[in-house]
Amino acid sequence: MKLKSHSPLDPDRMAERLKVLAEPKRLRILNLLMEGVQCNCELGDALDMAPNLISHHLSMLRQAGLVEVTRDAVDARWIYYSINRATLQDLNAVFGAFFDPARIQPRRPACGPQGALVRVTDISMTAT
Amino acid sequence: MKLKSHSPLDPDRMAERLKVLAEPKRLRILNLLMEGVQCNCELGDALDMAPNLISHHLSMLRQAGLVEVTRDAVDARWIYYSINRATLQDLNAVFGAFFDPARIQPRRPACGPQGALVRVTDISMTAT
DNA sequence: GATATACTTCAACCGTCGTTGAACTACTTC
DNA sequence: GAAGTAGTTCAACGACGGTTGAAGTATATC
Repeated sequence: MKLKSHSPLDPDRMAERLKVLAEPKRLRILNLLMEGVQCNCELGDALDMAPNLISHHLSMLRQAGLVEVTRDAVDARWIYYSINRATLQDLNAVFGAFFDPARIQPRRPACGPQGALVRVTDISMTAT
Repeated sequence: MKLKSHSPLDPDRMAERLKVLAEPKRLRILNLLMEGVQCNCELGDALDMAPNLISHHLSMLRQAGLVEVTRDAVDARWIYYSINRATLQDLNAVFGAFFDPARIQPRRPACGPQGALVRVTDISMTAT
């Protein structure tokens, strides 16, 4: 039994992680945070998005552990966001392991005539 | 202007790529294909999914360039699927570049009092 | 040609999720 | 304490996409 169900390489967990990232505006926010931008208002200006929408996406990134929250000690109304480097490293490692080309095994069919193969360019059956 | 809109690291393109992967059953299919399984029927048996559903997910993976199609030369009813190693390598490289922890820049706020920071554990304002 | 097989395409259903505007909370300043 | 600011939460809308069953296509066998 290849410990699979609770491994970080489990497809369900992997998909869960990827769903958070598979969103253009969240990626833009991550991009800006990596560049050092940090408050909600500046993110909103840079991305032309409403503050509540920024807030929503940030909360998802926070739930995923990708983003951390910090308050300003001088004026606590300001909240700063930053990338969680450890989570990012972990994500990178897990992704690299899952989609590692070295994992690709040679063809091992268990059904069909298993004869020679013919490359198909168009699946929609061009042959008339 | 940092060539951004058409770079492989463009958030929109990145999200597009990730959307295809952010799906548990597609990841399971990819997993099996990497292990060498190749025909629709065996995928269906292994994943307990209807053939048309397998077909649908495979077509998305194919559109993303991740999966290639091959017909059996002996009995052309059988269609075999395999991972496109080049696309997988490219994906891995692009992902690694986008989510590279080394990209994280130091804090560079353009608004707020920019005072000292206080770590916040719970955003829901625990202070009463 | 008729039947069977392997797979795809189509149409429809339905839950999920990004988006929006309004209300709410936390904090500071006057 | 009243007003203002930074940000969050709530409720509702609407579109995208995974799922399903039925119909369709390509190929092989009888």
